[in-house]
Amino acid sequence: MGKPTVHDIAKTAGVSLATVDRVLNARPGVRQKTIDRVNEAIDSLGYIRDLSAANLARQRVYRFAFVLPEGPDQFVDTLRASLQEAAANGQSDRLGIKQYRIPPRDPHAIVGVLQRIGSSHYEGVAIMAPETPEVRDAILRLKEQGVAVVALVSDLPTSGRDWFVGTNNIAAGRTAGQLMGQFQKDPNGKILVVSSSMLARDAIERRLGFDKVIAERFPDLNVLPSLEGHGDTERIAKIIKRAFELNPDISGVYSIGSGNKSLLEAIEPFRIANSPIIIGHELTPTMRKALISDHIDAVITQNVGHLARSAIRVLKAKCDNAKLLESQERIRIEIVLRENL
Amino acid sequence: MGKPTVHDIAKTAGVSLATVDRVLNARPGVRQKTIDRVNEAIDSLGYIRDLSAANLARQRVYRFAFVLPEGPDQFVDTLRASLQEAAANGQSDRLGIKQYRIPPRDPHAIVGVLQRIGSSHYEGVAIMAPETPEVRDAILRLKEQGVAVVALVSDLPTSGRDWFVGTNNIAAGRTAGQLMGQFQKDPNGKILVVSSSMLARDAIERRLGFDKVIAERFPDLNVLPSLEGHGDTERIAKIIKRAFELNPDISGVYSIGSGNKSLLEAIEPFRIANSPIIIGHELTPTMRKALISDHIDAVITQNVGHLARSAIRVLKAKCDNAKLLESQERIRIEIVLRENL
DNA sequence: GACAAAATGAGGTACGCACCTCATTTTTTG
DNA sequence: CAAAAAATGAGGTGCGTACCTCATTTTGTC
Repeated sequence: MGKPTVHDIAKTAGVSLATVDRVLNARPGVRQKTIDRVNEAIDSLGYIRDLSAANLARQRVYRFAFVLPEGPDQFVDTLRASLQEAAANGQSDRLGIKQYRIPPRDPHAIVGVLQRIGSSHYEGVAIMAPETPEVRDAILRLKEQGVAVVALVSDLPTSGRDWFVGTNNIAAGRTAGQLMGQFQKDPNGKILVVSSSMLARDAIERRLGFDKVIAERFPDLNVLPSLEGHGDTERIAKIIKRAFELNPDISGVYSIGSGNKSLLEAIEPFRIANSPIIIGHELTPTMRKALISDHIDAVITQNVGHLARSAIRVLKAKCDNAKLLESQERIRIEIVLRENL
Repeated sequence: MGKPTVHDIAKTAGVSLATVDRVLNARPGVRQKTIDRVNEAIDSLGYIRDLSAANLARQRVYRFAFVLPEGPDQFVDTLRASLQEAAANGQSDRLGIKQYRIPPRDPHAIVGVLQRIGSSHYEGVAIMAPETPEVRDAILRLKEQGVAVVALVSDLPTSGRDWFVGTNNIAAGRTAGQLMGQFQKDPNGKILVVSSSMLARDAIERRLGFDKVIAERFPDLNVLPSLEGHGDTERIAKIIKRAFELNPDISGVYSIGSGNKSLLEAIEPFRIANSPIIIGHELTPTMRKALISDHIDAVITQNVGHLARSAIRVLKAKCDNAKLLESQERIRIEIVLRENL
């Protein structure tokens, strides 16, 4: 015999199809005793609801909202593109995905968007935003409405989100530190750290991990106090220039956040003399080019395609309240060199 | 209006449902002219067959056979486990997966298994086996029967397989070489290469890539002729001992294939004096432990979970002859350090 | 024990598609 | 032009589930 169906449940539980249906879909008007009987039949038979048939019957569409920061950012752009791709490929998967843009530094505006989403009957929301009390509360309200919520890229641990899709930034920073340490020829080298992340939390955590590994395993390296670029090309150029002039013996540069293009350009004049080891984050088109042309030694990154698909899978699983294959959803901290691009 | 259905096609093409069905399922008895009319309607409407409904209607089960080498091998074991997991999670995905074991060095036996599979009405087969003329021919015969075939881990390019799920081993070797080079403190270090892969092709390609990168980018390093362990613990211990005695200044060890456990044990006595950089392949439990305990510096690997799921997705796509999202199916060459485990 | 309220059963329709049969129309062929 | 062959239409059934209605039975209450 094939897979058990609702009919089999009805038969072995000694009830009618209607009652089985009431139990399966948590409809009211069934005595607890009957509910138990049906449930017993269900797991004695090993019944598994045929999701595709169920979704067909109810003409289901998974309505998900993706909330990502606006503004020029290659990482977010590629993430958006991956989402687009996944969504397009998924018109066959009953997916209805809409992207929203938020100004990353304006909690009030973010809350506004989340409220609009809350009143638009979405089943799931994925959010990439810095953690502020306002945002946290807005997410709590979404959750109260029964919306599945995942944090994307940057975690929102206190918001009660159902899941976090992204990497552990401390570990990412540690990985960068380990590579930086092992790539150094001079055990007493000076390392320049340049920060300018949009999501403050990420930068802080990476820095933390980086410093910790250096202290633990490469105690002779000299990590300079970090410079803040704030995404301003000219400013970056200036501070880099000053840093190299003050420390002609810089042997490593760690770029914690975005703004890599400006940074790489600013370093260029000093590369030949110092040939410092350069390590950064996120495999954007800029970084890809820099790897190929040997302008950078390693990029620590997360697979944006995986991020997008994982977020969708997780939201779906939460909606169906199905178990998810956690090993598939763990986003790896990838190390990319010129050779394994 | 919602998504177009077969009814819409029938209406706009001015034919009956039966004819639409005949065209959609390539049944005989339709004039070319009518076929064209229906197809025009299909793409003018942007119709996409609802696969889950179709599969429901035909009670479809995707029957796939996975052919993997037998014998003690942690990599294959974890791959088998991942498959198991994917298959279990996929009883809801209409998957019927069966695993076969083959003696890796016996082409005749492999062909036997493939023939049995050929007469068992599988829709798809994934094969991890060394490329020999016999195997190639057996695969060609499978293809002739209309079975979808993917090569797993080790490519079978001349066999006419539909797809290769795995990494480029030359690039993997290059990655190992690049890391080895950059991790070296002494630009004139001596590098020991130990080989013992079950699938000869992989080892050769990795070696090729490794040597090429060293020659191109670290020309002062001295790569010693490779040692062959053949998976024999005692033999490995002996040759490692001799190598270190002959070359007390070995500063790097590259393990190309399997048999890592024996190798690591054999190196142990020389680690403290030489502290060579050690790099190997495949993140097996042994390698994981070795990373954590600092007995090895880096592992080049491929995500076995991804391998298993990708193979399944690709086979499915081939059966449905659907387009596949290539970016999702490209298996990355992963670099694993202690910090990004 | 009568009555209201709650629980259950019986059966239908729909989702989008596959697959089948048989009648009818159109085309081909000699 | 008639007969044979090919093409098409009409209509039904089933896949496994959701959701609905209305009748019937069971339960609890005073």
